[in-house]
Amino acid sequence: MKDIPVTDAERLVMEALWKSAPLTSGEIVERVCRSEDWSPKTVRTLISRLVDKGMINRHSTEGGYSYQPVLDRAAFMQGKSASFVARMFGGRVAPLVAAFAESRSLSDDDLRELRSLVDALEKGDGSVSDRQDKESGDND
Amino acid sequence: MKDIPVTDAERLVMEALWKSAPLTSGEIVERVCRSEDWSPKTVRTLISRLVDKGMINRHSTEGGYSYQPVLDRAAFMQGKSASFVARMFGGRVAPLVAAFAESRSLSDDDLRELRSLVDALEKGDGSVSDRQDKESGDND
DNA sequence: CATCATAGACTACAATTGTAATCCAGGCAA
DNA sequence: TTGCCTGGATTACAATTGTAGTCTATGATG
Repeated sequence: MKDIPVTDAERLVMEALWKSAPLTSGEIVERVCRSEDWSPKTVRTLISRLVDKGMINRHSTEGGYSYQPVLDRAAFMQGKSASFVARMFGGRVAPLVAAFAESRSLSDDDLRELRSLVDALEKGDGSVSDRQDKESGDND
Repeated sequence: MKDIPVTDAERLVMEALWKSAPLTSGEIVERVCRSEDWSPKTVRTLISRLVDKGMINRHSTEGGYSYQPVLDRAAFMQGKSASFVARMFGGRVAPLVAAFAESRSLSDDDLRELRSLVDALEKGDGSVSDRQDKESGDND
């Protein structure tokens, strides 16, 4: 279980690629800069750091490189969450949910969603879906 | 939501103080170095950074300073969790739990615990008690 | 053709973090 | 007394991160 070495800023590049991939660097810049007030240079730096870290792949196409994420968003979130929960709560989610509840950050909607999640899990008790790819890492 | 500016290494000092406070720096060093292979110097550095950050208080006593945490452990965990969930999941816990479930990191025990948590929460009980997390020794 | 904007490679640079070491004052063992 | 150990203050230093900038080759444009 190695950690996912993607920082917060880099994650925004990943988000762009999760919405649509592959993209050229220009397209990534365009998309990311819609929401972040960054220089295109900054986005390019993030892209190349992600390539270095092996978190996105690059392939040559006519007129430049195209990039696409190595992990899908679900796997990424799983990895990040697992490592956070491991560090902070010894690997168990329930205490985190409890903490949320105590701080009244749990809306009725959340609660309903949690309930149906738990219901589903108790039934199927295996996987609610079909992923596997596990990895971890984070900060915070 | 204010960020809690405590790093992973610093958190281990907090853990010592959550177990018993106030403590002198010597006592903190002694406790922290039981589990971490750090130089006493390192622990002292962490202590003083925590003081600078306002995360622990220092008061003079005969024979030196004593330290104690500003936030209790529950508040700390809430803050850290809230900011993590905000960044990664737009503030909603359910997706995190779902991610956990999908990665099969959710044991039967966890599920049972979640179930009773949800039950309790649905009873309208604003505060659920469920304390027993763990202190992670090493960083992943 | 001359120029100019762009992509990609490399470089920059401060703040934060992990992990100490140095320097100094005071108390304690020899 | 003298010299060591401890605690606190200050300093160190590399890696990571956020946020760019420079240099260069190249294709688009006037």
